[in-house]
Amino acid sequence: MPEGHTIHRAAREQRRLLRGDAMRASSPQGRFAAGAALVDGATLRDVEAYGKHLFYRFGDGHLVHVHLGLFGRFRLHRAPVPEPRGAVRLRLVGERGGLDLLGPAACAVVDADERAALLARLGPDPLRADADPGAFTSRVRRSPAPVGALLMDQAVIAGVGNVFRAEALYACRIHPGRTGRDVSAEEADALWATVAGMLADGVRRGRIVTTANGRPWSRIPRGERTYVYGRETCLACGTPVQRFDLRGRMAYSCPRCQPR
DNA sequence: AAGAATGTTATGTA
DNA sequence: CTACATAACATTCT
Repeated sequence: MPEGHTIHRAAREQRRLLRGDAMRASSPQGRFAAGAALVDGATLRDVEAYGKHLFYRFGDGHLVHVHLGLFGRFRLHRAPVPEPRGAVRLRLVGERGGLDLLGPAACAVVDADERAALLARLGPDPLRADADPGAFTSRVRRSPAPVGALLMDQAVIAGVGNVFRAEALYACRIHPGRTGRDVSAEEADALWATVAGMLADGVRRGRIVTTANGRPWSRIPRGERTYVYGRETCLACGTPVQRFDLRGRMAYSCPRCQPR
């Protein structure tokens, strides 16, 4: 579930919930790291998203860092909010409803310095107005690493995961194994714009569909929502999709649409 | 019911 | 020092 768009969408929904509804925190499992007691019952003031990271600011001054990792998800409830089911690490409840955070890789109270250190490690996030595309382009073009690895490197660009890596490179006709150095400035710019568009689309839809062309995603059969990601053959041309391990994650590409 | 899956980080090795 | 591989950790679904 978690790529950058998921995080921004969650932040947006949660901000919307916040409006006119005081959300109070609790940690049903009592596994809420060191600051549990301090945050329990605190009122949520704001939710910030950066790349795949979320920061919750509470009225009592506490800041909670959340990272969904591979398995983390949010469950939204309308009031009355049911008993917690599963490993609920953080629960936020208001008058109209609430939400549970399950299985996150990180859910901990942090201070301003820790937040700053976390953000300092991240590259520009295309979903943020303050993002600098030039930083991405120059970093890519200086690197001898495969562009497929660079796209997943959160220090190079924040928010891209395995699906967007595969689909953005496909859309730009760039083979994931090409080195950053080998990517032209035009290609790098196009890659940024493509990722930005795909992430924004993901926020709007709440899912990743790179083949929709404006059609409702629900009318697109499962397995036809990406061109190469998770597929045996390229959706566009039918050529068998190449799969290979890139820095421990499976990369996908069409040898015909994305020649070396 | 084993295994895969939209991640990150720490650590070991070349 | 850097790059890369590996393991560990989180949970749900098929």
